[in-house]
Amino acid sequence: MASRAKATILDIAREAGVSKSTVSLVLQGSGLIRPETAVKVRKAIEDVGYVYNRGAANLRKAHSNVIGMVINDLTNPFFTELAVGMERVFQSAGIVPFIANTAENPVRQEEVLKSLMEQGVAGLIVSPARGTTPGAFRRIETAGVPVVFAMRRLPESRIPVIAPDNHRGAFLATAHLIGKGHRRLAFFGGSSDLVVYHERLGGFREACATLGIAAADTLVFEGETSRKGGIACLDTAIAMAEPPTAALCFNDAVAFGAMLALRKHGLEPGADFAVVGFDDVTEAEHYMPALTSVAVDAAGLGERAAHAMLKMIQSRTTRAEDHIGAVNLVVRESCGPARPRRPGMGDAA
Amino acid sequence: MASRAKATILDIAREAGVSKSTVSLVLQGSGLIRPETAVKVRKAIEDVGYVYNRGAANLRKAHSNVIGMVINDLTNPFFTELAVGMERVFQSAGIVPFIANTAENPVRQEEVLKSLMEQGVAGLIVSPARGTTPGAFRRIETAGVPVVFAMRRLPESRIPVIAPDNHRGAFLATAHLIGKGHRRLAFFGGSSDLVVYHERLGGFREACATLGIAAADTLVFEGETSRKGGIACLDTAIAMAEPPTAALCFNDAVAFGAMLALRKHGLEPGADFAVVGFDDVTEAEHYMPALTSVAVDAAGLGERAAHAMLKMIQSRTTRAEDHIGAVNLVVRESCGPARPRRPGMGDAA
DNA sequence: GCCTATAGATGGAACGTTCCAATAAATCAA
DNA sequence: TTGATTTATTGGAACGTTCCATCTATAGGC
Repeated sequence: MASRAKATILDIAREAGVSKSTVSLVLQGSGLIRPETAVKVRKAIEDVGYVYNRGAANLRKAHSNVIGMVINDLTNPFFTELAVGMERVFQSAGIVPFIANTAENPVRQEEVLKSLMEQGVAGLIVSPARGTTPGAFRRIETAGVPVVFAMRRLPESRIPVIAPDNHRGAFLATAHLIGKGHRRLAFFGGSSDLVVYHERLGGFREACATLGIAAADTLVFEGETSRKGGIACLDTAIAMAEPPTAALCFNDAVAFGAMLALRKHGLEPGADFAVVGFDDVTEAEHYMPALTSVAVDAAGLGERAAHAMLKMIQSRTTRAEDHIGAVNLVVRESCGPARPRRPGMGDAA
Repeated sequence: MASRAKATILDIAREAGVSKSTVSLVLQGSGLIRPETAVKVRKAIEDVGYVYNRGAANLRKAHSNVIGMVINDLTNPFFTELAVGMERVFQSAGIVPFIANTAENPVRQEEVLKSLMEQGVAGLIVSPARGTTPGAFRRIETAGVPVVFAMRRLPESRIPVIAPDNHRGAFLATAHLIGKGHRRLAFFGGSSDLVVYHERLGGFREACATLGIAAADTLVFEGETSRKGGIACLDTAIAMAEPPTAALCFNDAVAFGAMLALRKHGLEPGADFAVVGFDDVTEAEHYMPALTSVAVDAAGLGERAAHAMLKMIQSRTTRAEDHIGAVNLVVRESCGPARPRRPGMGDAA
């Protein structure tokens, strides 16, 4: 049933009664061969159950058509949206990207990158794992393989970045909260080893400062970027002598966690405590109450990153311009009713 | 900055003053070379910025260490859990699996499989796209590459399958609904071109039949396996002259949709209409109301599939035993209070 | 001192492609 | 008819590895 030793281009040549060169030409769709010959060859290919050996070809050609997408957390719908966006453009370019997950683990990331490089990828789109060391991409850069960072950046790297405007998003969200009358605000979740964290926290702080919130009234709670982290942040916040009345969360998962915890404490998200998320995953819209969140268009950024990569490969350069994607605040129900509250402590029902 | 032509094993040899054979031996950690020589070689490797060319090596060796995981929908957390489970075991086996997404599109799947085969994968774990044609894997089978199906199976294929016990899961869920006093039941979502669909529907029907629900009182609504599909199913069901009072949903996404639609109609999930999901994604637990669902342990099945694949590769066979994973019903709030209702129409509050 | 083992290192062929240069056959211009 | 041009096809070298068979020392046994 299974033909033993796998067929090569020479087997096809023998079968079709032509030379290996002719078969090779047919394989790459050259117009140089007579149509009848091509038909004959294609039939032979079918008959012997041939499968093209791209490794052998790359040995000669030196440019592969595989692109690696390295994702830090496939479990987070935000990043799968990013991946899906990238895939969309690669697909229409006739390229099959390979996705590898690093599970937010720098060591794993190292392995993954090594493996991808050994496979001879033409390019790499990476959302780096938390705690990636500055030198992690040095070897890849010296190898001349184009890399673009998506969503996240590294502290002092020259690698092009496609990411949302985190600072502005956080500013917008915080301004919204303040506009609702809140005067004591928290920032929930995230950890300081991520550049994104500083960007978002920076926006939060700037909004507080420019809109007249005293530094003493802006509270920051680091924590896991997950539901669990959100729960923990809210629990410790609510236990304070003078608890905040609203929180900007590092991402939607944290926001969901915070809302869960609010209910646990007998408080109603929106009415008793305002929460806004970041990323606007699809779930945000369907949650109860629907989550107000900063939309970043992950899929769009993915497409953008893929296009940048394609262009880099084509023009055989390793440089490209950064792109900071527009964000916008999607107002739903998790910050209470539409009309602004009266100035004051603002936590009355 | 970037060293031009990429370094090969010969460059290392020259640098270290040894032969290419020696370098090769060092690379594969052979004990045949003198330690001091090995050190010298390893230094040269570092110095020239060498990256191993697996393609060239495979040309000679004929067994690669890449495994392809082909997923039908990366957007569905259920399948990413599966992927993460597989990854876990491959990682500890020192293998980096490449994930490819087919977006539930058989044509795309064809491309993806072709690409993976050309790359010379050692094995393939596939959750086939809806509408996959029976012959889609013939070529791969004749090439002798081991394949395992995860979660889904094809109608009449000899390829080993790792999947949950869909029939039993549906039976359990339906029995639960009937035990709650419901007498007119619906099955929401899914389409008949999926084997899973028939398995789950079969369990539903068997439970109805054996527990005394008339065929006229078991309603089936096909539909998309998404929130949108769930909304559509509920909308048409509720518009009937004699609507059902409970529904088993093809999966959790459909269940979320149905609950959303219930609220839209002013009905409260759980109290006014019972819904149970399938798959028990993490979101189910946190939903309002928390969703009663059939837990299938996607990650566990992924691990199982990965182990099966590893074993197949090791024993160079293309056959393995099917594995039907245990399921269990996780009862939460979406079917109303714990005590059984009075027999009767059962839709009174 | 000679023969045999052994440890360590090596040259060369092979793997399955691509692509250049060369060839053969057919067509055209004169 | 002849030479030039075009159209189809082809052999061979190269790509970067692995691995077998071979080679050279050095050590050991006598």
